[in-house]
Amino acid sequence: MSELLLIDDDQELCELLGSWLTQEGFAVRACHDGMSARQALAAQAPAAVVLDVMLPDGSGLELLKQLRSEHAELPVLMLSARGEPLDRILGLELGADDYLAKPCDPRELTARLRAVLRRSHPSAPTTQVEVGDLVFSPVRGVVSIDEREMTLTLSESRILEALLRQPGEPLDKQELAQIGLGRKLTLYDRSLDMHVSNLRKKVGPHADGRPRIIALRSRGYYYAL
Amino acid sequence: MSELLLIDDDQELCELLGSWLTQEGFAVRACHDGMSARQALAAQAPAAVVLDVMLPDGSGLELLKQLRSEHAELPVLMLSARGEPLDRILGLELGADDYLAKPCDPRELTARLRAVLRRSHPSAPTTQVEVGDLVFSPVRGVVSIDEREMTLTLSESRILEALLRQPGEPLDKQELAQIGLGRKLTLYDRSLDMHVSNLRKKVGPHADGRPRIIALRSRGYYYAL
DNA sequence: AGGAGGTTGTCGGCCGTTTGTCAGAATAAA
DNA sequence: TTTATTCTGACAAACGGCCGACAACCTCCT
Repeated sequence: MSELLLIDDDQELCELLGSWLTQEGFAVRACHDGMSARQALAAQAPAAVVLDVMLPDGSGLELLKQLRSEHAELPVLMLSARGEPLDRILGLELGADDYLAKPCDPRELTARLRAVLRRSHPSAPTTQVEVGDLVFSPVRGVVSIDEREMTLTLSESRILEALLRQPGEPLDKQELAQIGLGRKLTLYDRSLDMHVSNLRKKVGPHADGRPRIIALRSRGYYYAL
Repeated sequence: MSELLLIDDDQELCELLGSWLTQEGFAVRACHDGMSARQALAAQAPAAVVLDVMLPDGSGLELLKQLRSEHAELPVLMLSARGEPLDRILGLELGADDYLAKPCDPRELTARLRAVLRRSHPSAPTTQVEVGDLVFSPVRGVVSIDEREMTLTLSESRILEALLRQPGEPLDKQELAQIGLGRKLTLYDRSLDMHVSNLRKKVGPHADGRPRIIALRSRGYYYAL
């Protein structure tokens, strides 16, 4: 249930990997250049980063170096177009945790990601998100409110986690769909709304009756405190 | 049921040895470079290390030296591409517990590993895992609940042990397969489910009727307290 | 104020995937 | 060869996600 940040200028590849990785249980965000990657990282640190060596606005290695200095613990898995051995060495020396040559087998990518995450999280205490009276355990997908406990599906978990991480701040539907469903919303796609609806049903409103998840028309959803 | 760390840049060999050693009753993790090996060691110390002299990011001898200073007791068995006598001497001087030339006979490897482990673990207390009313002795593969005792097969033991080590925390099916079967799951592979099914049958449910091993759809299995 | 057009909430059903389990085959151990 | 263990289909059942449909709603325009 970890959140990944995909940084690669190839948008198609991103979407492909994104939907694969989502199916594998990750929550995925994607950036296509160093600039937006920096912003995404500043906004919210993911559990791991998949980084392409080649980026439109400068080398991925540059980004890696900077990333290392700001997020020392953050695991990074690097990708390169052809298995340039030089890049590989540079990447690993600069602190990438693993390295993969493109085109890469998605299965191998997930395997290595899991390995990298396992290594970096040796005995992470059960991470759980607490917001108000609500406690959420992403690994098990269980929300507890007072004495009540309810189990969420994978998509629901990803969506709720994303919302809980920034209570009060609305999250764009597109982005939420990317994180929760691993794809962009198409016209007439009600899946995300469906999930939100089910979430509301499962989690219920606040003690005083206010809804917990609120839609901001054409701006997305947010979790209300 | 000891856990090994395999450090060798040859991934194929690792998988091969990994599955052999798993069948021999070891739990196996593998790293392909010094960097990740260091992290893996820091994350969780194995019972022994199998270390290749040649690593992509520096000599295995370097790693050995460092390893020795940090884990004095940890048995290390070294491998070298060709039986370079110099390496052998260096390796043993730096504190490797044994030395083997590649290509090596898996049977010889297991034999020496057991020897090395026996030496280092002169009187290891019978480790057993206790969770709730259940007591499990991995070495013998016996679970006891109240007065009842049942014997598990090797695969069952490894799977149950992995689950018991983190009660309540789900373990991904892929990881569980790696631990229990020594390989990855392929499409339509029901082996793991089979083992879990058999485990449930052997061990039975909790006293109050709740199942002990629970599947979280697309998130894996966990042992319920 | 009235209405058009787009957005959101939800129901119900369809469908593909995951899981549980049986029975028999294949494989390894004795 | 016997025996124990693991793996392979095969099938059913449960589950989660998606889509069509429709109502309710909000915004903005006239």
